[in-house]
Amino acid sequence: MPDDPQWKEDYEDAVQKLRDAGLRITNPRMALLKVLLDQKLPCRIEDLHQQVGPQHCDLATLYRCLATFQELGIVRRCFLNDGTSLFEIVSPNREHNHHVICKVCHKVESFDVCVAEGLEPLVRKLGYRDISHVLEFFGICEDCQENESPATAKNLSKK
Amino acid sequence: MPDDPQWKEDYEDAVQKLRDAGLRITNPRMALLKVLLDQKLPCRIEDLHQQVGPQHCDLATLYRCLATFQELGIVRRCFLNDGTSLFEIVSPNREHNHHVICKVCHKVESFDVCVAEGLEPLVRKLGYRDISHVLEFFGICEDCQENESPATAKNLSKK
DNA sequence: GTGAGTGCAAAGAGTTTGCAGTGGG
DNA sequence: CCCACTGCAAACTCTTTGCACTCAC
Repeated sequence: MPDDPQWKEDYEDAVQKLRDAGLRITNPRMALLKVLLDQKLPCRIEDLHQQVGPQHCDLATLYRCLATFQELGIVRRCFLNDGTSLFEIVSPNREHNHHVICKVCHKVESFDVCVAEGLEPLVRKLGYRDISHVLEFFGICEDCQENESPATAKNLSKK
Repeated sequence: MPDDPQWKEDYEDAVQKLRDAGLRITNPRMALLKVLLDQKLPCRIEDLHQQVGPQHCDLATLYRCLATFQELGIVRRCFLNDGTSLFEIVSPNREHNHHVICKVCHKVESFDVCVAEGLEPLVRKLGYRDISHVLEFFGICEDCQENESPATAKNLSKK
C-alpha cells in the first residue's frame, strides 16, 4: 500500500499536520496512521487495535491518538446506532461516503452518495456554525438473513 | 394534552400494540408513554425520567420499557455523537423528522425534510432488509456561539 | 535533558442484568 | 394465583483520566 502515490500523499499530509501542530511523530501514532490508511471502510476501534498489534499500542493511547487525529482533521469519527463508533481517514482523495451497516454482524458497506450535504446550508440558515452530519443506514445483510433462524426473527431480541 | 384526538389515537395505538404482544399494561409503561406523547422533540432519558417522576419509575425500568417500546415500534431511539441517546415517539400522525442538535447545549431542533428516505430502495437493492436510517445534523447554536469565549474556540477541546 | 506521549490501572458515564419481591390479568 | 414486570444494586462496555515512566526532539 505505501507504494500507492495516493496513500503516500495522505500519509505525508497527516504527518505534516502533526508537525504543524507541534506534535511528535511517535511510533503508536505512525502505526495507527498506517493502519487507518490501509482501511477501505470505517473501522471499529477494536479492529484498529488488532491491526496495529495490541502489543504495539495501548487501547487508551489509541483513543488518545484518534482524538488528536480528529482534532487535526485527519480522521472522522462516526457514532453508530449501538453506541460504538467507527473511525475513518479523511482525505481529499477519498469521497465523503455514507454507509450501510448490518445490525447483526456489523459489516459496513460504502454508499457513495451524500444527499445530506445539500441540507447543510439550511442548517446554517438556522444560525448554526461548525456543522457536521451523520447519515447512516442500518439493515440486516443477506448473509445474516440466511443465518437467522425463523424463530429469532419473531422473538423480541434477547440474548 | 390527552384531550387532543391525535394524542389519544397515538395512545390507544400504543396500548393496543402492547396488548397484541401479550404484554402488560403497567403503571411505569403508561406513565412513560404519556410523557413520550407530550414531547414535541426527541428526549434524553434523564429528561424522561425527570418528567415521569423519578419516584414513579426506576431508570432501569425506563430503559427496559423504552427497549420494549422500540421493539414494538412505539418509539425510535437515536444515538448521538456523544454516546447518549434520544427517544421519540413513532406516530403516523407525526412527520418523520430529522434534527439539528447543538454540540454544546444539546438543544434539539426539528428539521422537517427527509432526503434519506429516497435512498432506502437503493439499500434494499444491496440485499438489506429491515432498513432504517439515521440522519442528524450537529452544530453550535447561536446562543452557544455567543457564550463561547474566543479562547476556547482555538483550543483543542478539553475539559 | 525535558516535556509530550505512553502504558497501566483505575475511574466514569451510560446502559444492562440478576434476583427477589410485587401486582396485573 | 402465577408469571411478567419492577426496583435495587451490581455488573458491563466503552471511553476517559491520573500518574509515573519513556523516548522524540
